[in-house]
Amino acid sequence: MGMMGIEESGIKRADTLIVLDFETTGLSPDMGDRTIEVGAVKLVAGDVVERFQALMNPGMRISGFIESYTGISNDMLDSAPPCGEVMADFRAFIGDYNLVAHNASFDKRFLDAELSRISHTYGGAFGCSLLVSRRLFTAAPNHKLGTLVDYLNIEAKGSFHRALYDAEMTAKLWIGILYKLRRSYGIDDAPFSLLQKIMKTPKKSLPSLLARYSIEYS
DNA sequence: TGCCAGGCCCTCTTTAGGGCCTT
Repeated sequence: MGMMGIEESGIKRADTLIVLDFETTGLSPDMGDRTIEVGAVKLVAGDVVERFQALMNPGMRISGFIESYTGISNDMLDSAPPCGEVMADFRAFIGDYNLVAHNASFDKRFLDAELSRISHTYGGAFGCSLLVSRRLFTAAPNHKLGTLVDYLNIEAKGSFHRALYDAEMTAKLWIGILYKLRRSYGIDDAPFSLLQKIMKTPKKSLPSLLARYSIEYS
């Protein structure tokens, strides 16, 4: 999207989505790791219309690595509400909208684990900006969130590795993906279902998939 | 006590190994 902001990208009919990000005590909920912060934005027609951010107390001390990685300290979590309380509110926020995250398998595992602890479920499906970016931005130096934000010249003022900021950046990346589909393939306001297909399509088969959609949807 | 992930994707592949992403 060059120096263009998402407001000028012209995306108007995109699906309503929740773009989310978790900070956690580690990499694996199966190994006992918990969420310590959640951030999310609601995208309607490509615009952020609502935000959600909360720290939560995981009931354990976080490591020095996580403190320095996120900037979230044990002191900050001491006064935060417990995970279950925050996650119940977050469940209400996400409704049954479809969800997007960068490396969604990671955030999905934590969302599922935390909601399972409070006997909640959700109805949305996940889209992954990492899997799509690997297919569409093959010339990027790598596909870390920060690198892609820089690669697309997305305005970045804030701290990566905080949940709401990363969710905001992922939302801008998602809009950048929609813009790329329009600019390079003539696909206007690609539906979420197409992004899901792109996620799962082998790189080799992508040109024919996009060519077909270009004819059908534009 | 201390162990410490999982899924995708490429390739010197499929009877496997290793890098990339996420914290």
